[in-house]
Amino acid sequence: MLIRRSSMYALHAVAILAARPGVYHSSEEIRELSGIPGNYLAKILGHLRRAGIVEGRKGWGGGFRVPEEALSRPIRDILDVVEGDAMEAVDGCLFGFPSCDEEHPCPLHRYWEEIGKVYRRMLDETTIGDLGRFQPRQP
Amino acid sequence: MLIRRSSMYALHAVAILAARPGVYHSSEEIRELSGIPGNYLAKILGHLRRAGIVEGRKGWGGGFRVPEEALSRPIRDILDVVEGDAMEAVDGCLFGFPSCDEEHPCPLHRYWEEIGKVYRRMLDETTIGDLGRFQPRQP
DNA sequence: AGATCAGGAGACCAGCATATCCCCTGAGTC
DNA sequence: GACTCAGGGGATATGCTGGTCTCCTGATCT
Repeated sequence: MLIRRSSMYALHAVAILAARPGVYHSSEEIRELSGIPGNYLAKILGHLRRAGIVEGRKGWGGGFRVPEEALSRPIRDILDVVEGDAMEAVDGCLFGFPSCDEEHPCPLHRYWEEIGKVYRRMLDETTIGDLGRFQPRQP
Repeated sequence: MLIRRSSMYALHAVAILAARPGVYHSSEEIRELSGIPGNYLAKILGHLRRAGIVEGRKGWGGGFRVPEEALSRPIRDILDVVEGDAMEAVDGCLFGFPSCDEEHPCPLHRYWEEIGKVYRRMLDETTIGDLGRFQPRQP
């Protein structure tokens, strides 16, 4: 898989929050909608909070929310939180050849380069707001 | 990473063998050319051998080789050995939404689909012979 | 036949990602 | 102020992947 399972979780959780920006959702609520294991989800949300992507509030009526201002951020920001650097998943030669470049491409270079481009576009063109607009609302 | 490190190793090792089809190379020789940890390499070559991609021979003058007939096989065969099913790395929704399809695409669906297509083409269009034609012969 | 070379096969180990548990803290309600 | 709700944070399992080690088997050379 190109991204970690944790990243899938992070994207999914933020998608749920972004469907109602500014509204607090308990992690329990997110767990029910997403099926992500509860305690692990809490940990991921904690990372997202420290990165400023979501906000947390304790106590009655609390939970997590994504503030309006965050809606325009690209989802690359989400992946960077979990993966460290999202793009490193896709750079470098598939063989590990240090000498592989445009002038001396390995047999997979063109394909891999193309995959990297689409991947980068996916991360940069898609915003958190876009995630919120899609709601499977799984029954 | 889209593929495992083991798959990188497998591709690299086969590339070295395919540069001189039919000729036996000791795993020690491959280790020197590739930098893959020796014992682990031996294990991977064993898997490739059981899958019929390379041939092994014991004793003096022995080693591994890729037979002429194997040169036309797609590299998908190599990845399938290590990954189980190479394409499963790239199918399914990035969110894990079971409901995500052409009619109800998630926000990343188009990108991910495109990546899958290029990936599939890479595996099917590239042959073991192609790998052999590229030799970095790192100094 | 005996030495040596090189693969074959299995147990074993380490690090990381995933997942779980428990206790603490702060914000509300009554 | 007492109670409860929900996040915060750290310690602790678990499983997989990558990597190491050891011993065995078969082929060739002398």
